[in-house]
Amino acid sequence: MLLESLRLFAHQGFPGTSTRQIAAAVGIKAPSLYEHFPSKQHILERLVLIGHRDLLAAFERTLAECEPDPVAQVRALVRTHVLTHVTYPLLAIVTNDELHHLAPERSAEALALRARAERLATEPGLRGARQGVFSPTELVATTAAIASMGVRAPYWFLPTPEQGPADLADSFAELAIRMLRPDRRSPG
Amino acid sequence: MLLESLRLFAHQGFPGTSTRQIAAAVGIKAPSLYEHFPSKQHILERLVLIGHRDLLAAFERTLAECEPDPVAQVRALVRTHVLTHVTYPLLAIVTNDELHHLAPERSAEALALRARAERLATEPGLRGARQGVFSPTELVATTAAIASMGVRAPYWFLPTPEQGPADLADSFAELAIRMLRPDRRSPG
DNA sequence: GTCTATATGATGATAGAC
DNA sequence: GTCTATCATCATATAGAC
Repeated sequence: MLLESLRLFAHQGFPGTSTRQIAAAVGIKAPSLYEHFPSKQHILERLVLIGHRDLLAAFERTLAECEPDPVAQVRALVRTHVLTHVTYPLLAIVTNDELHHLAPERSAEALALRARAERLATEPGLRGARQGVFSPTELVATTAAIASMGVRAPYWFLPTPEQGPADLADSFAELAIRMLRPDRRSPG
Repeated sequence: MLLESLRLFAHQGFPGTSTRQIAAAVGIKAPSLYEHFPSKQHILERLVLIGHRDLLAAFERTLAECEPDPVAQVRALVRTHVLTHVTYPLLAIVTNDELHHLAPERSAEALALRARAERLATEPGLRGARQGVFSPTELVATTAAIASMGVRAPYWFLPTPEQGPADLADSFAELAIRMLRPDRRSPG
């Protein structure tokens, strides 16, 4: 039922999905949904919490297992970010795009998780810049660019035998380092 | 009325916006809308066409005014892509996110424009890779990453006196080149 | 836990007066 | 071009039987 809702929310959006559609996908009638969730919004809230908890937990595991070098950390974090997004693309889409359809009191926890994840994931870039191993053109914009790669990936990426999720994650991790590192050839 | 619809579609999505809300924002009653557009979908169709036409036209102008060097072309195209997205952020959001709420016959023209724009914008990267001035880790993924920067920009970027749209466009153009160029320090 | 029946209101769109 | 009145349908959610 969470899975069916996820699929529908991802394809049609939260307001574009009716409780009848969810029920039909599960194989029951709409009123029976309210035996499991008190409202349609609560279903979305649950999904959005799962998505944010997954990402935060993945970031925490990544940093715990990684050597403290900023370059290694950024590589590992970008890999984790991309892998999380393309491994559960529908969850990533719903988590990112439909969160704002929740009433403030039901999105607050997810937003807090997001803020924590963001701090965790951006810290190594900051530290690397302070240490001089990174010299991005503009750190905030570069951080946003790196995050954007992963956030958009679920919308276009289809794994193939030649390029699986791990391959994309490796490629994007390499791109992140290229973005952050000074390039001797281009001035400024 | 297009502007009011744009604002509402961007913030609430197409299914989450009612004709009554649009009418109220314009200062009329809902039935009067149908004097100007035959349906709610036709309003979205118009917006989505404007968005896609703007981007394609901007790409065409950019290439017409640019020297044929791949590096210069990619820089100019990324600048244009980013500028278009952050100059009309609501239009970019609606054009990208709400297009799929149109019936196929009303999204076809926009999709055709998108395909043309995509070909135009990716060609210099391909040519540069063939010529050896670029050596991305993986060209398709890198192209997607570069596009992602611009597509996501309307969601977070707020111009300030220190960093206006042109500054962000310059930063992202530089990042695109860094992504595409070979980096002597990192093997592979 | 599921159903049928239903409450209550919103939805996109139309008819027809002015 | 705008309105009021309205249609037919859909929405989320509840009541109560089984």
